[in-house]
Amino acid sequence: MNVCVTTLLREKGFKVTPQRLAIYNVLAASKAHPSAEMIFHQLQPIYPTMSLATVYKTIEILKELGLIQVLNAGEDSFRYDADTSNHSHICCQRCGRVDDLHGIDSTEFVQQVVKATPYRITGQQFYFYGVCPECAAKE
Amino acid sequence: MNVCVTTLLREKGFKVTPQRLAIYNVLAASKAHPSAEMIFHQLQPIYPTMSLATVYKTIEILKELGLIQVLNAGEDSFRYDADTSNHSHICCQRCGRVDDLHGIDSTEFVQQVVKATPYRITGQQFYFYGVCPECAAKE
DNA sequence: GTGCATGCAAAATCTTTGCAGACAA
DNA sequence: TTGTCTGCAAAGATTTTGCATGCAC
Repeated sequence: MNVCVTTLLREKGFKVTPQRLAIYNVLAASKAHPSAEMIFHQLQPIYPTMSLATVYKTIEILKELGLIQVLNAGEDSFRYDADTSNHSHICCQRCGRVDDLHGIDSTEFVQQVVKATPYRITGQQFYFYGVCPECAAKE
Repeated sequence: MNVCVTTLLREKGFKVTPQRLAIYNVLAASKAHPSAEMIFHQLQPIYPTMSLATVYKTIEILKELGLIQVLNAGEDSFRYDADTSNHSHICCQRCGRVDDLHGIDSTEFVQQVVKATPYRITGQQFYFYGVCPECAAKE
């Protein structure tokens, strides 16, 4: 996995730095769709000199390389996902967590849109909102 | 339409002011899903003393009253839509416009998710991305 | 007249940019 | 060695808050 990132970075003329690998690794290892701030805090103990600016700059590069996708679930900040496969997300309106929704077939739905719109479609994002089981149990 | 807003505001203990009506009217009359800044600029000629803070405060109230929905299509700012019916949106990646997608049936898609997730689902937002006909023609 | 609303300015957030020293190749 | 990268600080952009004056009721 890191081999892939390393190769891709070099191919596109970017240097391979410990910070860049660390940031990608956090994203690849997490299912929580962390924001820049969350990545920064998670790396703080290991890279005490790490700066938020570096996180943002690296995210920009990872986006450009197609290694991550950007989520915008209605919060004030963006979240990032190293799983670039086509999948929906569901957000808990109580605790704010964002989970993946795998195994959903959206082809029929997307096909309807392709037929109905004059746009040339290049991508899509589906967000569901609700209450996660943990928060529901508390209520 | 304004009757409705007026009544709703009063019912919930909010005062009916020209600014609030004007802001709602901009949203109700527009299909462009304007941001706070866009609403502000559109009202500038008519209400030269209008402040951005008032736009934001009013949006907060309209949201609370269920008169508008908030869009988050991946830009730095939020957009607002006075059409609160269940519909998807499509965003042009060239010019940034956001259009409605009506007449799409998402029930089957949503049902799949309801069955697959342990969340109690309360809502959803579907964003499509692509190139609008105008921008496609220019390319 | 009372109390909420407006509008200004300042603050709070999130993100980007500029630049000097540091590091990958 | 060379050119890019890091990390700090400052700047930008969007949104929120505090407060004095003004307006709806």
